[in-house]
Amino acid sequence: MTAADDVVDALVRTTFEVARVLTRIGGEHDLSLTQLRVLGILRDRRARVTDLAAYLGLDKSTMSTLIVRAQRRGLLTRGKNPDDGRVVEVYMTPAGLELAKRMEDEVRRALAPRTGPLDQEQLDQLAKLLELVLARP
Amino acid sequence: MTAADDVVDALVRTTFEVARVLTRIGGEHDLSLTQLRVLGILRDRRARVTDLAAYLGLDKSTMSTLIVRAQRRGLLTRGKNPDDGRVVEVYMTPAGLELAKRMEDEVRRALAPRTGPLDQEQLDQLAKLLELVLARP
DNA sequence: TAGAGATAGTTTGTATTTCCAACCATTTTT
DNA sequence: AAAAATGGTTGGAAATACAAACTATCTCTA
Repeated sequence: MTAADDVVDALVRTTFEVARVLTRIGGEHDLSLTQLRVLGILRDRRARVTDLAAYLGLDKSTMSTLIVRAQRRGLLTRGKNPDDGRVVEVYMTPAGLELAKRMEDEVRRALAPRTGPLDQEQLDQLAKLLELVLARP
Repeated sequence: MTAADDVVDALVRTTFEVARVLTRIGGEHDLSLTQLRVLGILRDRRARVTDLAAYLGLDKSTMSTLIVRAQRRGLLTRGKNPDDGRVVEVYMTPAGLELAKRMEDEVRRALAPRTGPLDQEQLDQLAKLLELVLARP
């Protein structure tokens, strides 16, 4: 078991822990993990259906129906791109933004007990190391 | 934005990155992320249906059908607990163990480019910090 | 520049995942 | 011994996902 293996192991376990928290909080607002992610992505930008699908690794048809449902709930809106009539842009409604913000707070609160035991230096270190891991390989 | 917020942010993004890898590798073996998790859990122990459900945050009925499907594929087996006739214990078949092992290797390989840029000391640090985060709060 | 091909999304059909409620079988409690 | 609790399974409904077929728009090329 190399150090890299240990890290992979810890990353996978962390993933499931965090996913559990996100799934629970999403569920409390009747949102799947995927919908939660879409709201997270659209918080600070608008995006095309296909780009969202590619980014999330989903089929565009899946993305399409997912958006329709979120739209019915009033969380996001679709609009045609004036420069290219084929393109549909998706962006949040005020209600969607509000919900995204509220859930973000809940996630922070839910994970606070996890980060709590770390001191300032450890937090900085961990953030830096995770950024390294996240950097496109 | 506090340091803890930065860490939560990085944790969430890491979660989605790792989940993407796990979903892809699972999918290549026709397994959902949840099924992958079940195999991961049962690798080194047997478990009851309800315990698995509780651990994964799923309804026991969900767990039940999931197990039936995995059983049909020959990945795991169910057996009655002789001490308590209600209890069903679930454990891996040799084929299930083999598949779990193969996927674990694949996950390590898939994440290697992520851990690659880190030197030995950074790997040790990251593993240690993630363990702190994972420690039951 | 007209027609072929490519691109962006939606729709339709199917399988899977998940929940909830109802149910059966087996303990455990009273 | 009857009632309550526990452990699982089954059935019904909604959500999620993919693939294939389709529509509309744009781009390229002959």
